[in-house]
Amino acid sequence: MDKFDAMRIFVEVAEANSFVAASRKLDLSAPAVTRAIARLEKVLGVQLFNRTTRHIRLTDTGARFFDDAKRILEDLEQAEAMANGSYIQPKGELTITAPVLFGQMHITPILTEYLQANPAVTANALFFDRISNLIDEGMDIAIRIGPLKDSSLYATRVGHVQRIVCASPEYLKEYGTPEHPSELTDHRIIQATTVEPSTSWRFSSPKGKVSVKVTPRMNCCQNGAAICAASHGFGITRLMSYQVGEELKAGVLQRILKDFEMDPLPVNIVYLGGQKANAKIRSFIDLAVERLRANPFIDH
Amino acid sequence: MDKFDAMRIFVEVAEANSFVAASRKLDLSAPAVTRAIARLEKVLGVQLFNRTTRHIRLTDTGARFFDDAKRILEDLEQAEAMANGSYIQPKGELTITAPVLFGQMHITPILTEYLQANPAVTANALFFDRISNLIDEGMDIAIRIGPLKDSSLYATRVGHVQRIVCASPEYLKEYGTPEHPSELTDHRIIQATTVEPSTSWRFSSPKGKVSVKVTPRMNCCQNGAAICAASHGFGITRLMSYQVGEELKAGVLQRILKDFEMDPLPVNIVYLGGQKANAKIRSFIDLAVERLRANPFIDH
DNA sequence: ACTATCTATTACATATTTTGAAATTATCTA
DNA sequence: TAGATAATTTCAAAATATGTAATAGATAGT
Repeated sequence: MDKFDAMRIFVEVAEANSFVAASRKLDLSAPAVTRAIARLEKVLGVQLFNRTTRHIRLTDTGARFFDDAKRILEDLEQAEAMANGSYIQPKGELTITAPVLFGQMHITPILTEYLQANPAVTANALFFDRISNLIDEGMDIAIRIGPLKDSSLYATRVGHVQRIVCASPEYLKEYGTPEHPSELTDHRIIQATTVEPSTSWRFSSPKGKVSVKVTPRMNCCQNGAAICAASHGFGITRLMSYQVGEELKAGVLQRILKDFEMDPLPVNIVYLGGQKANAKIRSFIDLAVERLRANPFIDH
Repeated sequence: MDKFDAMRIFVEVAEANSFVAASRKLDLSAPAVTRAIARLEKVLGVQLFNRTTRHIRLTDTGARFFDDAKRILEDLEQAEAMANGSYIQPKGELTITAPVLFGQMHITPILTEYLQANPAVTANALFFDRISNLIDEGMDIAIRIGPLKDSSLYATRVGHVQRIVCASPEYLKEYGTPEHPSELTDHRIIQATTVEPSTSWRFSSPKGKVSVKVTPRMNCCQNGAAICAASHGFGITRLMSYQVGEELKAGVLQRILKDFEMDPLPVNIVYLGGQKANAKIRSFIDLAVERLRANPFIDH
C-alpha cells in the first residue's frame, strides 16, 4: 500500500465526511477507500474514524492526524514540484510571532507583500511581547529581539536595535537636555513597561555600567502610548529604536544620552530546523531577511 | 509502488552513497533498491543519481530532494507517533486560569493529580474573577463560566452551573422564606460582587423575566466571605451553584427561589488552537474533562 | 412499525505488482 | 588484461490490490 495515497484518501474522506463520497471524488471503488483507511488505522494502531454503517466521524486523534497529513501532503507536493522543476505556489498556513510593535510596524508590510505573492497561503500573525515556545505553540517563524537562548532553533540575524532614551525637542528646550544618566532623576519620566519593566534604567559608559533609579510619572503598558506621550512633550521615555524610527526622523522625538546606550540587541528571525524548513517557510524568510536588512530603522 | 518506502530507500541510498550498502542496511535485495529509485525518478521525471555501474552520486536536484524527503519523513514519523500516542511525555510549564473559587475548589485537586502523574510538568495556576486574554497572558488553558465569546478558541463543555439564591435554615426560620423574588427587598442581602456585580438581581419565571433591585447590607468582593456570612445566618446571598455545593449538601445553606433561577451557565474548558494543543495541554484537558464531568456539584 | 434506501464492510475471483535468484553489463583495480 | 564488484535486467513465483457482488446495519419517510 502506498502510505501517501492512503493519507490522501484519508484527507478526502475526512473532508467529505463519507467513504462513498470520497470514493466518487477520487474515482475509486468504495471498498478501496474502506480498505485504505482500515490499513492506515492498522499501521497507526489507532482508530481514525468512529463509524456506524451509515455515518462516520473523525476521532480526536483522527482530527489531529488530519491536520498533520494535510500539511505533510502539501509539503510533499511542493518537494516533488521543486524536484522536477515545475514551480507550484506555496500553500497552507503560515504562523508567525513577533513583539507587538515590531510586528505591526515591520512585519505586517512584509507579510502582506508575501501573501499577495502567494495567494494560496493564509497567515496567522501573533504579535505579543512575551516569548513563546515555537514548538509548543505551533509557530513556524518568530522574530526575536535580544540574545537567543534556545539553541535547538535556527536563526538568521537581520540587524540590531537599541534601547534608546528620547523626548520631544519642546520638552528638552523647556527642561534642558540631560547630559548624563544621573540627571534623569530630575526629569518627568514615561515608563514603557514592556521595554523596561524595572524602574532601574541601566546604561553603559566608558567608565563602566551605570544604573539609574527613575520614578516614572506615567506608566504605560502599551508602547504606543509612551511614544504618544513623549511626542506630545510630556517627558522622557525609553524605547526600542525600531519603535520610534519615524518619530526620530521627523524630529518629533529626539534621541538623547546616545553615548550611554547599552550594547545593541540583535534582531533574529528564528525558525525550526535549518535547511529542513519547507518551501513556504523558506520563501517567507528569504523575503523577510531581504526587507528587514533594507529597513532603515534597523541597524546593520 | 509505495512512495513512502521509496523515499526511505532513497534517503538511505543517498546517505550510504551506494545501492548495495543501502540494500544490506535495509535488508532488501539489490534489485529492489535499484527499482525503487528508478521508479521514484520516473514519478518525479528527474534523475536523482548520476550512476556508473560502479558508482553513484546525487544530482543537484537529488540533493535538494534529499533534504525535503528527510524532512517529510521525519514529519510523518512524528505525526504517526503523535497519533498512536507513543511519544508523548508531557513536560514543560502549564498555565491555567479559572475563576477564584472554581479554581480553588474544583481545579486544584485535578491539577495536583495531574502533576503527580506528570512529574516533568510544572504548573502555574492563576485564579481570578476577571476574564483574561488567553494569548496575551500566555495561558494554556482557561475555565470559563458563561457563554463564550471568543470563537477563535477551542472549547469543551463540561457541564453547567447556575446562579442560585440561598441562606441558612436558621435565617429563613427567623425571617421567613421568600416565595417570590420581589420579597427579597424586605430581607438582609449579602452581595457577592464577583458573582452579581450589579444590585439588580435578575430572575426568570414562567411569566417572563423579573428584575429586583436589592439593597445589600453587606458587600463582599470575595465570594468566600459571602458564603461564610450566609452560613452564619446573616442573610440571603446569591452565588454560583458550584461555590456552595458542600454547604447545600450539608444543609448549612438552603437553596431558595429555585423556580425563578435564570438559565444555567455553561462551564467550558477553553484552549488555543485545537490541533496544535500539545501533549501537555491535551492530557490535562482529558483529565479535567473526565473529573469535572464526574463532579457532583456541576450539573450535566 | 415497516420498508426503501443508502452506507460501510466482507468475500472472492481476477488482475496487477512485487520479489529475489540468477544472469548481464559496465566500471574500476591490480 | 583479468578479477572483482556495483548496478541493472530477466523471469517465474509469490504477494498484493482491485472491482463486482453480496452482506449487514442504520436512517428517513410513509
